[in-house]
Parts: sequence; structure tokens; C-alpha cells
Amino acid sequence: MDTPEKTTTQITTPLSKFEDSPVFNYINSLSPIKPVRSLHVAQAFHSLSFSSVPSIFTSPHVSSHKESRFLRRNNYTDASKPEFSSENGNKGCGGEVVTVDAAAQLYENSAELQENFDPRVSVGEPPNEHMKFALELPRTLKYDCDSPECDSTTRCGTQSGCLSELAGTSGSLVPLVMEAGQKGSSQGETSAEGIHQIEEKTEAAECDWESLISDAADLLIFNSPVDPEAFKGLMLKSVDPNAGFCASYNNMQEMQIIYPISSGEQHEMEDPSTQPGETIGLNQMNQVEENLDSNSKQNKCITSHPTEDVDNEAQTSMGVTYKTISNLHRGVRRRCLDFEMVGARRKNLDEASGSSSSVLENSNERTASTERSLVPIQIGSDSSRRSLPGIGLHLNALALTSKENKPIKHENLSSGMTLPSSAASFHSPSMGQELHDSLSLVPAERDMDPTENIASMAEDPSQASAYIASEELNQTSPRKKRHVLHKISLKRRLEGETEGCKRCNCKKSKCLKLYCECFAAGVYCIEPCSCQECFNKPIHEDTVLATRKQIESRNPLAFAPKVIRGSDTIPEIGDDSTKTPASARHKRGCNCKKSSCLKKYCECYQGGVGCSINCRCEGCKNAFGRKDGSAPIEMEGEVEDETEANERSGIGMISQKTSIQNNEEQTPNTKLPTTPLRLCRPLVQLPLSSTSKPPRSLLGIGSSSGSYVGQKYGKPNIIRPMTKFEKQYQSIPDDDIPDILQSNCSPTVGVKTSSPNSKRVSPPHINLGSSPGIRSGRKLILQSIPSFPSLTPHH
DNA sequence: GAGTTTGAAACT
DNA sequence: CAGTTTCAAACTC
Repeated sequence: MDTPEKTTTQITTPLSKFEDSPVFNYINSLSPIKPVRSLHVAQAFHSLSFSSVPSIFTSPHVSSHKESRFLRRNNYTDASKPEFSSENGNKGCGGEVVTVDAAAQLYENSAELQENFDPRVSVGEPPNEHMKFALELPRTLKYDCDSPECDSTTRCGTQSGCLSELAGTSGSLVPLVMEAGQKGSSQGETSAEGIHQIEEKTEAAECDWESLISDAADLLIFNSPVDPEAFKGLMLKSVDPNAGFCASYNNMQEMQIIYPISSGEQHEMEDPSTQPGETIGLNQMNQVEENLDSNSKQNKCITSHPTEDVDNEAQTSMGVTYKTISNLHRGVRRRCLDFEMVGARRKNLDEASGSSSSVLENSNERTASTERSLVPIQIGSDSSRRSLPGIGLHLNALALTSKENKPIKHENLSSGMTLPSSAASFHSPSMGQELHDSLSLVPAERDMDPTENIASMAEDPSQASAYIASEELNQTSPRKKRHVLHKISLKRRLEGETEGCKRCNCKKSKCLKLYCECFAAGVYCIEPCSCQECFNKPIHEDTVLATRKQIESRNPLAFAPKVIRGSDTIPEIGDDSTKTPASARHKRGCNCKKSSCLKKYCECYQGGVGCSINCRCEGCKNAFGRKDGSAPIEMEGEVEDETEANERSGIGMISQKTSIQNNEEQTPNTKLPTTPLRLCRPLVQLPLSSTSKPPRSLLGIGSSSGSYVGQKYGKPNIIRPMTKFEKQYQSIPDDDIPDILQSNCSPTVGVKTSSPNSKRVSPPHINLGSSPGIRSGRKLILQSIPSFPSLTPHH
């Protein structure tokens, strides 16, 4: 933030010098902002863009801070009135033009958001919805920040810009911005009044916030001016107990997001890039909070001195955002902590110790983070990759996906979590293994993206809904597809979700071995489980963690997602992987002998991915892609060939699903990070192992993140969260993915890590640069939500 | 719901 | 690393 403002100030002087020249006047007439922008872009870009974004997220408080900021600016114009930032803010916007642009972009984003939201709404999970919104908003904000739009806003430097951003972030705010911007521009100082009005509206909105949200969600309209505040409210509400796991998931994601931002602004903080994967870690969170606190303090100081350097102002504003964020985090934490606090602590400890074991846990978080981190990544670069979008549970996204769904139901809520939906995120596990910002899936994302559901469905061939959807999708236009997806998601929630989350039925493993799907997914067993002598419960956290570590020590990727997406870019896995429906592949490959890879016994099939070179299967007939490279999904012919098997197993559905996936893949934006796991079980997420898990490959996602960035920037759509589909696909793997993948992964190549068994695991590639199209390849699959194993660097 | 099949996970 | 055992999900009846 600072930079931008500075730029402005600097710029202003020079401008004054040249004001006289006709050329200058002409230029000015065109757009006052331009000059600033150019400067702004150059200088401030990295720091500002990020910082500005955060501000957007900030709650109302933020706005106040911003106001102060604006005032300062105004001060430049009007030194006399420092304190009425609100008023000044309007002026600042002077760059109405800018606001318009931003608004346009935002508008698009908002539209997408709305769509995304629909699913939730339909779902009708009130408590969660708030959470989701809160989560989503922040995410969207992040995205926005990353996106060019943000830049524009920052450029404006004026409050109006901020407002616009906020609006954009909220999704529907655009209208507000527009109004505010216009007013401000036209009225000049009087615009302050407009601001006040807005604020009042926002306040009122807050009061009605819940009702508004529900309504809005349904309508998908966030247009009211209030939105920003409403968001704030959401943010705050997110803390609500209802949030449950989903919240935790979301929190994670947000944390990640915040982290990067904070880092950007505060040098003190570690670079996000450096610790991308770990953002989730409690330690980091603590740091963030501390930073926020410090920022808040600074802000106070700053506010007192409006005239201070722009930097200070920026900091203050940032501080505010941080603060707000921190609040959110706190809320999240509580939720998360409730479940995972201990785990997190341990993780931290472990990390300190240097143990790598906990990759999984981290990975989960990372996955979520990755999704969000996308933004940061763009900016920085970095770290985002590490964090994979996966939702929490990494590993077995596949397993989770199906399971997750169920959990969600139980748990709660989460609606959002469909997911995991992920959060997967997600699948998402994304938190509910929903992943998916990531993550979410969080929940929010997941909820938002019908696609996720689809993806999850895809994972579960059995899901009829998927089938239906596929049919519809095939026929319909993208929009229709979306609708279909929404329907599906809803249906899923209604039906499948119940089924969705599977539960384990362990009798001898005590749910402490990978045999246990819950354990493998990184989640605690819940009531629905029929397990006996279950130790996979929060009560036995120590045991769970210890066991995890042990398993990880044996196989670092044990908890990594089994299915790695990615192939988009990634050739790694396989081979022909690209052909497979999803380009995703099973990290180790299957070893089927009798099922011909046509039944769920086959992990590849189960994960919705084709068999690859890594597979040692015999008589492979995997509908998603044969080991020999024969065409996968898309090939209807093949499917038909296998008609019998298909009929039995529902492969037919799969084929359709695949087609669907393809369609989505085609969609440009799909890239969004998948949500993490589904969060079906989010509630129960296991404590992450202390060690940070490497980010999940999701990054493949990670890569995606990078790609996301590109896309985002390149395209206004930016925000558009990936379709759930995409997310799932990506996320699936991601979700499960242990952070490791991400973290490790260097962006580049998928590192193949060899499992102890010598099985190769290919982490998702994280090429930041990967083009979206490539990613689309991820589509991979239905995936699972992958988790992301962390390819971590650990190893 | 019980029993069988299957292949991953765990163990040797 | 290969072979065997254990395990729980997937599947069948």
C-alpha cells in the first residue's frame, strides 16, 4: 500500500510541474489516474497490490482506516482535514475511471461469485453460508488483489479504489463502488457524504447481515452497498461456532492468504514465499496475529498522524486489514484449534524439531492455502505453490471425496463444506476435504463451485448425480452446465451427501493404519463410522499423531493424495496421462489383477484417473485411461467396449463424467485451485502432524496457482473460482495432498518421489506459469480431491 | 446383512 | 526388494 501512495505523492509533484503543458492537460483530462498508475504499477506493484487487497478484505474497520489513509491523500490536496478520511476517501477516488474499470472486472467476478454461491444457497445451510461467504469473500478478495484489478484499485490509491475493491471482493459490491465512485468523482469533497451514506448502509446491513446474506446468496446479488460491511460481518461471523470444521478449513485458507499479504506489507514477517507451505501452521498464524497486532498499533499511531509518510498509512491500512484478518483467523483458529489446536501445536513443535513427518497435516492446510495463496503466489511468487489447494485431508482425496461428502452432512455444516468438498476443497477437502481457497474447499469455494461436486461425483462413479450431470453438461452450454452442476451439487448434498461421507468400518486396525480411510484421509473418525476400538479420535490425538509420524517415517507420502492431478503439465506420472481424462494419475499406480481396473478395487479407477505406466495392473481396462495409453474417458468407444463392465460399475457414467470434466477443463478459468478436500469430515480433521507437510502437489495445484495467477491477471475472470469440478480435480489430489507436494515441489517439476516401496509418486507439477489450458488438463479427474501429498521437501 | 473378492497396506 | 499376511473396502448374493 505504501508504495502506491508514495508513488502518487511523488507523481503529483512532477505533474504539477508539467501541468502547464497542454499535453499534460490533455492527458489529465483523459484520466487523472493514469499518471499515477504508471508509477504505481512500477513501484508499488508488488507490495501494494498485495496490501491493497488485504484492505479489501478488511472489515468495516478497515474502511475506517482506509479513510484515514484517504484523508492523508486528501491532505495532499487538502492538508487541513486529516481526520475525515471518509470524506477524503471519496475524493481520493478521484480516479473514478479506475473505479469503473475495477468495477467492471469486479462485476464479472461478482457474477461468478454469485454463481458459485448459488449452490450453497440452494443447499440452504444457513449457518454455514455465513461462514462460506466470509471465506469466499476473502478469497475472492485475494484473487482480486492478485488480479490486475487490484492494481487498478491500488493505482487509484483513493478510497474509492478501495471501496471498489471491497465491492469487487464481495462480489456484488461493484454497484456500490460505481455509485460511490461516481458520487465521489462528481461531487468531489461532497462525495464524503456519499461515503457516509455508504457506511451507514453498511452498518444497517450488518444488522441485517444474516438475512441479507441468505437472501443475497439466493439471489447471488451482493450489490448492495452494504456488502463490504456485510462481508465484514461475515468475516466476524465466520468465527461462529457453527463454523465447525469448515471454519477451520476456511481459516486455514484464509490464514494462508493473509500470511502472504502480511508478508508483503510487513517486512518483519517472513516472506510468504519462503514459508508457503507452512502458512497454515499455528506458529505462522500466531506470527500473523502478532503482526496484525503490531500493525494495529501502528495504525493507531499512524492514524493519529495523518500526515505521516504514505508508508505509514499503508501500514495502517494494512494493519487494519490484518487485524480484520487476524480476527478471522482467530475465529478460524478457534474452530480449527478446537480440533486441531493440539495437532497444530505439535506440528509446530515437530517442525521445530525438524521432523518431516507431518507432511500430511500441513499438506492439508497447505492445500487450502494454496488455493488462496494463489494470489500471493502471483505476487510473490511463491509460496503459493507450496500450498496446495487441497483441503485438508490430503491423502486420499479419493477416498475422502466420497467419504467427505457424508461427513459434511453430519458435521454440519457446513454446508459449505460440501466438501469437502472439499475443500476441497475440497475435494476440498479442501475442508471438508473441502479443499479448497483453497481450499475450501473450502467450503466456500466448494460450495460455490458446483463443479466440485461434480468432481467428487466423478470420483465416485457410483454417484448417479454425476451421471445426470454429465449428460446435461454434454448437451448444454457452459452456463447450463453450471446450472446443472449446481443442481447436482444440491442433489448431492441432499442425497449423496448423506452418503457422501463415508465412514470407516475398521475392526482391527483401530483406525490407526492406512487401511482406515478416515485415518488415511487425515481426519478423525466420527460417529457415523462403524469402527471398533477406534483410536482415531481427538481424544487420542497423541496416539494418532504418533502413529502418523511413524507411518510417514516409513513412507513420507503415505498420506499424500493418491491421485495426483496434474498432469496438465505434468508428464510425470505417466505417461499417457495426458490422455487420461484427467491428466491426473495415481501416484503409485495400481496393481490390479482381477478387476481389470474397472472396479473400485482399483485405486486409479476409484480416483477417476487412468492407469499409467506406474501401474502394474494386468488386463487394464480402466475407463479413465488404460495403462497402455489407450484412450480414456473421452473415448466413448472404449467405454462401450467395456460395456459390461461399465454397466456394472457404472463406468458409463464415468465416461460421461469424463466428458463433463473435459468440458470444464475447457473452461478457461477452471484452474482455480481445487479445494481441498472435501471437507466432509472437516470436522474431524486430524491434527496435522506437526511437521509441515509439504504442500500438496496440488499445486499441481500449486502450479495451478501460478497459473491461476496468470489467468487471473490475464483475464478478469480471475476471480472465478475454479469450478468445483476443476477444483476437485485438482484439488482432489491436492486436497489429499499433503502439503508436501506443494511445498516440495518446486514449482517445477513434479518431483517424483519414490515411495518406500519404490513406487513412484509424482507430485503434481506446480508450474506457476502453466497455462490454464494446461491445467485444465487436470481436470483430471474427478478426482479426488486430492490431496496433496507433499512431495515435500522433506524428502 | 453375511459372505466373498479384491488389492492396498503392513509385515517378514 | 520380494513374498506373505493382514486388513477393510468393494462387491455379490
